[in-house]
Amino acid sequence: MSEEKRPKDQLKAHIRAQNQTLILETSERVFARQGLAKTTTQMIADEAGLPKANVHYYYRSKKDLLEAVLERILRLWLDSVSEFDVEGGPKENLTRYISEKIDQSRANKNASKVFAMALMGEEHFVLDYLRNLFVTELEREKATIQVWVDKGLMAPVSTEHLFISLWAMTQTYADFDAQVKIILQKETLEDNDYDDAKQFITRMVLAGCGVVDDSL
Amino acid sequence: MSEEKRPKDQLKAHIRAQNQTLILETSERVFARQGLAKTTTQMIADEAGLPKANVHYYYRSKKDLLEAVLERILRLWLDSVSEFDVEGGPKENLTRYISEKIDQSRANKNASKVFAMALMGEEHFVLDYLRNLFVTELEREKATIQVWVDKGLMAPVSTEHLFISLWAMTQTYADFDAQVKIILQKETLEDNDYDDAKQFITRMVLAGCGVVDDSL
DNA sequence: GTCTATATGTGGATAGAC
DNA sequence: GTCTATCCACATATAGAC
Repeated sequence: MSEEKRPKDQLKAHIRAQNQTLILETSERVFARQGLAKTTTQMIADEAGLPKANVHYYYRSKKDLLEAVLERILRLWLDSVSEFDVEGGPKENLTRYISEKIDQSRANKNASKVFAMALMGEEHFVLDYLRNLFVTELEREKATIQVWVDKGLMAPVSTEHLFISLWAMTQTYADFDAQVKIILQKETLEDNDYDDAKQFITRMVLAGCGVVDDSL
Repeated sequence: MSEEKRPKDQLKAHIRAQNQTLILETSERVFARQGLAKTTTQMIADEAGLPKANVHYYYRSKKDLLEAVLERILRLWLDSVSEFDVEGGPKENLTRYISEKIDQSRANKNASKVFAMALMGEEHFVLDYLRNLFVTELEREKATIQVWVDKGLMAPVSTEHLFISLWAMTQTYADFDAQVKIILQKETLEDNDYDDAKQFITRMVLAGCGVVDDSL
C-alpha cells in the first residue's frame, strides 16, 4: 500500500508547490498595486483564479501570506546580489553594483515596492531581516572599502551614508516610479531612461568618493 | 439680532478652525504611524480626544480627510522651499538646497512619510499635484542650471535625474528612518547624523556635477 | 485538496437626541 | 456643534460537504 501511495504523494506535493507559487506571485503583484492593507485575500484569490478558502488553506492568515511573500522576495534578492571583490577596485565594483541594483529593481519592480511598503510600515519581519543579514553584510563592505581607502584608491567616506544614498537612488526608480514618470514626462520607462540613471548615479558616486575615473 | 449673532458666529468659526487643525494634525501623525489604509477614523478620533462622529462631521469621508491632510502638507512645503537663485551660483544653491531638504524632512517627518505613502499608493491627489506644480517648478530649475552650465560653472548633467536623486537621498532619512537607524545602529537620529548626511550628499552632488568645490 | 456557505468581527458613515 | 446608538458593507477566517 505504501508503494501505491508514493506517486499520489508526489502529485499532491506537486500541486501544493504549484499553487503556493501561484499564490505568492499573485500576492506580490496585488500587494504592490493595492498596498499591503488595502489588499484583500479575495482580490488575490480572484486574480489567481482560486476560491478564497483555497488561499487560506495554504496560508492560514493574511499576515502569514505577507511574510511568505517577503521571505521569497528576500531570498531571491540575496541570490542575485554579487558581493564586492577587493581585487577589482572601487571603480569597477561601484559601477557594477549600481548597474545591478538598478537592473534588479527594474526586473522586480513589484518585489521592490512590497519591500519598501513593508519597510515604511515597519513590519517586524523586514526590520529583523535588516538587523540580521544586512548589517553583517555591510560590515564586510565596510572592510573592503577601508582597504581601498588605505591603498589610496578612494577618499575616506562614510560607508553607512554611502550605502544609504546608493539604496535610495537606485530604489527610487522602482518604488516611486509614478513620480519618476511624471518628472521624465513618460508613460513608461525605457532602456535609455535606466541607462541615463545608471550613468548619472555612477558618475556622482565615483566623483563623490574621489575615485579616479579615467574614462571621463 | 444680526448684531448679536456675529460674536456667536465668530465663536463657532473659532471652534471649527481649532477642531479642524486638531483633527488634521492628529491624522497626519496616525496616518504616518499606521499607514494610510490601516488607519481608522476611530483611531484618529481617540487620539484627538473626540468622538468618531465629530471627525466625520468635519470631514465627511476618510478620503476627504486624507486629501485635506495632504493639501495641508503640500501647502506648508511650498512655503518653506526656497527657489534657486541664479546669481548665487551652483555651489551655494545646491548646498543650501540639500541642507534645507534634509532639515525639512527631519522637522516634518510625519508629513514626509504620509506624502511618500500616498505617492507609492499612487493617490490621484498627489499625482495631480506633482503634474501641475512640480513640473513647472522643475522647468525653472532646469533653466537656471542651463545658465550655470553655459557659464562653465558646472558640467552638463540631466536636471531630471539630478532632482530624482536629490529627492531620493534627502527623503530617505525621513521616509525609511527605520532602515537608516538600523544601518547607523542608533535608537534615534541626532544632529550629527543629519550633518554627516548633508556633508556626504553635498560632496557627492557637487563633485558629480563638476562644481569646483574650493573648500575641499 | 477543493470549494460553498457562513460565522464573526470591524470599519465607514449617519440618524437623531441633546 | 456634540455625541450615542446603529446601519450596512465588507474582510478575515473557518466549518463542513464533496
